[in-house]
Amino acid sequence: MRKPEPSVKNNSKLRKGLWSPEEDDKLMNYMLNNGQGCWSDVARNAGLQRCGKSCRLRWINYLRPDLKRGAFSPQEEELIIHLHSLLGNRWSQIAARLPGRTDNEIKNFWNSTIKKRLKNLSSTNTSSPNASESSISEPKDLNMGRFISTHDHQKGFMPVLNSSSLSMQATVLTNIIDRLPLLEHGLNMPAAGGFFNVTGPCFTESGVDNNGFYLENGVLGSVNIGPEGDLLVPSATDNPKVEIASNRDTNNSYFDIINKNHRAENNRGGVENLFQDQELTVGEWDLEDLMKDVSSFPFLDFSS
DNA sequence: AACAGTTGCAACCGCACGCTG
DNA sequence: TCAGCGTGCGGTTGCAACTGT
Repeated sequence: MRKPEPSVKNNSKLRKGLWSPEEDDKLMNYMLNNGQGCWSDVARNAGLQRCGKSCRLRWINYLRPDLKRGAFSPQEEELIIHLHSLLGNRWSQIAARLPGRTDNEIKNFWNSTIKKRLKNLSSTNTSSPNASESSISEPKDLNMGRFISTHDHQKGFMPVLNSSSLSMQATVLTNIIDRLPLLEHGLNMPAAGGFFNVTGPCFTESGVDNNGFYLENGVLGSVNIGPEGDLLVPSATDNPKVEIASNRDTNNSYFDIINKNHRAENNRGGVENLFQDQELTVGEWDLEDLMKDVSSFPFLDFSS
């Protein structure tokens, strides 16, 4: 690896480049004794000639005691691939579901290893009639697990809900994401603890009136399935669970958006005009592939 | 052994967002 | 309302280590 660089930024005494063992010791000792505070204070008080940002990065990506070092296990790898198919390049969201792994680590792993593998795989698959059987897929290239998303991806995402499989797709997403541990926020487990049963091509509830539903901005909501398999999405204000679980802004509740648009869809028929005023990018969700894919996870048990 | 090409990953950069005064 | 600051995120860069010729 690179040797620590003694470089000093022009007009500044702040060091850049690799961290020396001494700097690591200083930061580690300070963090263990004082805990996390204002990062610029950390840099100053720990006697480091680094900017706070650099200290934060070093701590989060390297020094944190709970970090898992070493290669990714096949299970982690598979989980990353599937989370990426659901979340895209939201590395922090993916990292939040992988204990001891950082977003930077996962991002590097993806860009260096998985991306390459996917590329090789897709090039070999083009000549194979069973290309879709691969457990590895990338939404961008292979058309799987795509979502409606806002252009500003910080604002969130929703699964694409077409008119015929609106509730099914939302249900599948709920099942998938709810069963992945969300380490950062701890909001992933549905309060009611219930999941849908899978009975053939449709989904029914298992005696539970709602299920946790994740949004990318950390909001936990719920979905109900109506008597005809239609999706009934309460607004955040109607649903105390949303309010309890939310630790971020819910002003632009997607449940409200879905409700509104679902109603609009019923009135107009078709989904072409949905989300129009949200500047959304519309994709499709290959449900069959997704179901086939997620079934390979032992912890994604759809039968309960 | 020497060199060139490739890989893996630590760290930087720029941007966006939230908070505060 | 706005500017300043701190923080977090995703994209990118740079280089040591590795591999192939």
